[in-house]
Amino acid sequence: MARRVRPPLGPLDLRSQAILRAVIEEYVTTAQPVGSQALVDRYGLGVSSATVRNILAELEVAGLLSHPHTSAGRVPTDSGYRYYVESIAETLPLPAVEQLMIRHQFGQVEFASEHWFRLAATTLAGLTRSAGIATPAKPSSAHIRRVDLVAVNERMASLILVLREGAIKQATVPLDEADAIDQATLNKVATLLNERLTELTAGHAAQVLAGLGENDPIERVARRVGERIVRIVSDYDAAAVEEVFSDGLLNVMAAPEFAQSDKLRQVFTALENRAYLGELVESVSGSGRIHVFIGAENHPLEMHDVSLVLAPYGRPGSAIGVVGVLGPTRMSYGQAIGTVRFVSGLMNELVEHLYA
Amino acid sequence: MARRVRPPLGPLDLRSQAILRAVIEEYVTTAQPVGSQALVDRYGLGVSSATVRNILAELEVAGLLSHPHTSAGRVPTDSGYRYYVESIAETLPLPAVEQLMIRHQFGQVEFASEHWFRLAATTLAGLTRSAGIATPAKPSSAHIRRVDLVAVNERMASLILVLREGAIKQATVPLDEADAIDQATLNKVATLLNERLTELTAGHAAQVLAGLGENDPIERVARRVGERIVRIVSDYDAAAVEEVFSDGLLNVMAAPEFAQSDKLRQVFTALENRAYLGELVESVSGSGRIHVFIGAENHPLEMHDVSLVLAPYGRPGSAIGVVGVLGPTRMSYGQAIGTVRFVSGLMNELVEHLYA
DNA sequence: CGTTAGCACTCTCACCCATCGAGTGCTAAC
DNA sequence: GTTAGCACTCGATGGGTGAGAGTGCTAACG
Repeated sequence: MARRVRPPLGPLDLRSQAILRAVIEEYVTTAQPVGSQALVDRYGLGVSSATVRNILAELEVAGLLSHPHTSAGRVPTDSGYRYYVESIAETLPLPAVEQLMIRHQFGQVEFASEHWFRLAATTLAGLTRSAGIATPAKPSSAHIRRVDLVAVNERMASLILVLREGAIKQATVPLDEADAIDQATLNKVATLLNERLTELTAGHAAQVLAGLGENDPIERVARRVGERIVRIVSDYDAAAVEEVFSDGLLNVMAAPEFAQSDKLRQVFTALENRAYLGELVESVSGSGRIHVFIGAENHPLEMHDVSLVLAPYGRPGSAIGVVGVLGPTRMSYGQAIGTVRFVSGLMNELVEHLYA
Repeated sequence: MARRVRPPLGPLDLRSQAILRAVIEEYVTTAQPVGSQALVDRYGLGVSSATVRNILAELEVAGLLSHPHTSAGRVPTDSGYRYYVESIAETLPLPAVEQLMIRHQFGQVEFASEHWFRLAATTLAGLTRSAGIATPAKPSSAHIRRVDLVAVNERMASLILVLREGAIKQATVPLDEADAIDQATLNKVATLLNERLTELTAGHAAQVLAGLGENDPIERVARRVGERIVRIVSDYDAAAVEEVFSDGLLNVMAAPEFAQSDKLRQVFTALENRAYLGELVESVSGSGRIHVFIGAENHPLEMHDVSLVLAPYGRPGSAIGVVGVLGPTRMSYGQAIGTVRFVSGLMNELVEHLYA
């Protein structure tokens, strides 16, 4: 079990590459260790099984393949998959028919980022038959777009806060008994807040609020509500990941390597760890590329048997989210990468369209 | 495998009850078939194992226990659990310390029903070490409380719709090019809609909209937006269950009867079936009582190995939701019922408080 | 008549062992 | 450098066996 990713020791010659590729693709479909005979039978390699055996042995000392036991076939190591992903695999673009179908699905659903990222996860899950993962596009610092207040009763108002980035937040704000609250008052407060706070970040909003008086009842209530708004927005800014939506974990459960459920349970629990997810999203959002994390390359021990294919989407600097796929290390990377690429591209378009 | 619940054939005498109880409680903790010797050892029954055997045999012909094979101990049948739940089990009220802790947790979270039902599911999962399930409190017919419009760009407005029952809906409404849309116009439209539609149901709102003219640009846009609002509200009314939130399915996964993951996967898939969930929620919301569905009493085949303990909460006639627990049939019904009772009671209080 | 001791019987589970076969690694020939 | 041949390894499979748990029956007991 090589924990550390070792750089491929010199480029492999073409034949070795072809054989590594064959082993991986065979193993991905059968989930069984691959023997030399099976390779010459099913892939036209033009050499005998003995030759293949020699090469398999070389690939093994290079750390790209391993051996469950002496008399079993070969299985790719994490490094083997890594080499495959970087130098061999062809990313399979999604068939045009499916592209169309998916665009159609996104068209059907509400025109709102809220729904999109969920749909993205579901779509990815369906297409790759693995688990789909998606986070909403979250800005590094959000801007207030709109404030609305609804009277719940005399001492409580329901606050609805819309952010420029599309998120909607709700909160109930308790108010002083002294202020007789009715909907008319709240309307005035909301108007005031909308005039003063629109397009501001939490920091700027706090400054503006400081300028409000304490005597005028409208301003007093506005101040109270405004403070709550600032708190909500800064909490939102502070959270590295607002929410992670995943779908199709059942698909992964069906894989033979997770037949005895315990491993998968650990994966589930690791996925509930906010800190880890935040770190992950962080590392992906930086560049615009697709990131692949294979087996032990994932830091948490529980994730050592699964791989992630993740891509950022959104507008750099204003709102970034992540979509991707989680599957067993034995996954079809070419297909996964192609699918994730398409979906993240689509999400880019949609977000762009929403902002333009 | 008795599919049909057979009514206990005449009341069991006290000793038989005690033994049935012992079998069930032992089986619930050990997950192993229970033998006559184990019963006399661990429960002070005051009789010999031979006598216990006789009674076990009687309970078996009554259909309350069964036999995996000749030389194994007894295991409760669904009917056995049913009898236990109805005539023997004592519902364990939640310890006062935990009650306090939970109330505290609900106090911490945002004062909004949106968060509560999720927290309820999480809490139930934690307390019972099974899966917690909760749906938001949903009205049979919703009332419009507040409409808000935000300009996205010149041809698109973002609509935020608050319902009296607490739900918030968002949608993006495309508008005619003819109407020059800016935030000022939208504010007027929103004011108009708020004046006319507040506290109306979908049906009434549609009538009011019909009265709007086509000439005034404000009214024209209002009509357009209003139609969308009506559609959203009636869709919301039509959906039997808006959303089902579940947490802690991992807990159930840990149970030995689900060691080989396949059964549980089926449960997962059954839970994704909206129609079934709707039916379930429907059947529970009627009465104010706690409902227990044991094993094969659940209609879908996939649910034959699990039990549900569900309770409605909310205000009858205005907004009803469901909270509960899903676990293996071999679950601690007394504890589950007590916990669900407490949480549903708490939810009742909270909703009441919100409306009062 | 209900209760109990005793006992034969049944069935699963764990273990052992032999067999089988897939697949390797090595060697020697091409 | 490639290949045929072959001994070897090791997991998987399946039958056989003994131990143990638990039952169900019978006969004796109070």
